[in-house]
Amino acid sequence: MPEGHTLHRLAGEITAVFGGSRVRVGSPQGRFAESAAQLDGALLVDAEAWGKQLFIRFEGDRFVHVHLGLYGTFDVRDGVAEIPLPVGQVRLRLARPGAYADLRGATTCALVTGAERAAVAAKAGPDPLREDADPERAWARVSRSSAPIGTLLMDQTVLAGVGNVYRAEVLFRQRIHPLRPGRTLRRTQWSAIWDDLVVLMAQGVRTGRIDTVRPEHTPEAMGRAPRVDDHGGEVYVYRRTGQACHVCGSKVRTEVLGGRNLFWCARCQPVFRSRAAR
DNA sequence: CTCACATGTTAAG
DNA sequence: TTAACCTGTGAGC
Repeated sequence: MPEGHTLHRLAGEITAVFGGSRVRVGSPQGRFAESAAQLDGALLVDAEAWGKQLFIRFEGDRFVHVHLGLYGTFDVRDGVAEIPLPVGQVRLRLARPGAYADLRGATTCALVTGAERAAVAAKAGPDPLREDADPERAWARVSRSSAPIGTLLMDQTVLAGVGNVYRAEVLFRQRIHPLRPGRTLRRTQWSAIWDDLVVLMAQGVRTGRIDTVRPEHTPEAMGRAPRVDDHGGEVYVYRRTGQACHVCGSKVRTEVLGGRNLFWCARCQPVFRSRAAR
């Protein structure tokens, strides 16, 4: 679930449901109990995401910093007749009459100051989902690095919010091999990657899922049966190891890079592209 | 039922 | 480079 689009979507939901309200704050599981007690009954101002980091702002320069990690979930429910008893390990619960939100399994859930929030944001690279993002900052890193573009896209200090699904899919869509060193990319290729991420991730925020397949490659257009992948959307290569590429039919490849699975199509994403192919 | 694995990150070795 | 952490899901027995 949690790539950048998930966090931006959550920020919007939390702001819409709790922004401007005094909220009950609790930690049924106990690990956030002390901080929750300090915030209980405070005014929740709004919530904001930067990459995969989520900050919930309370009155008095206080923020709850949340990072979902690999397994975390934050379920926001509005329009409920009654607030139910917590189910399972709920680290943080926000509640007001008619609405509640439960955080489970997060890597980070901490009460921080505005200065601490700013420090976290300062470490992060530009986020394609933020208006204030500057893609040149990321290009400055990419264009000077010998690291593979597949590694650079996942480095949250280079660019914030991209995870394994968006990495695999944007590189497929731009026909770039994941192991190509960053500094071998042309500027136009970087611009295309960035622009594509802006579009794909904004769509992810709207729909709550990751869909990357272009209209001309949809199941209908290609005469395939419609399908939805594990993460809830339709994709080209992510977790499709050994299956036929939706575009050329060759088998999707996989390899572990930096402890994460890489997926690509060797024919659609050649390491070197001939002049004729361009 | 048990086991492997996952859209992530940090810290230890 | 590897383990550890936190949880849910799906595959296999």
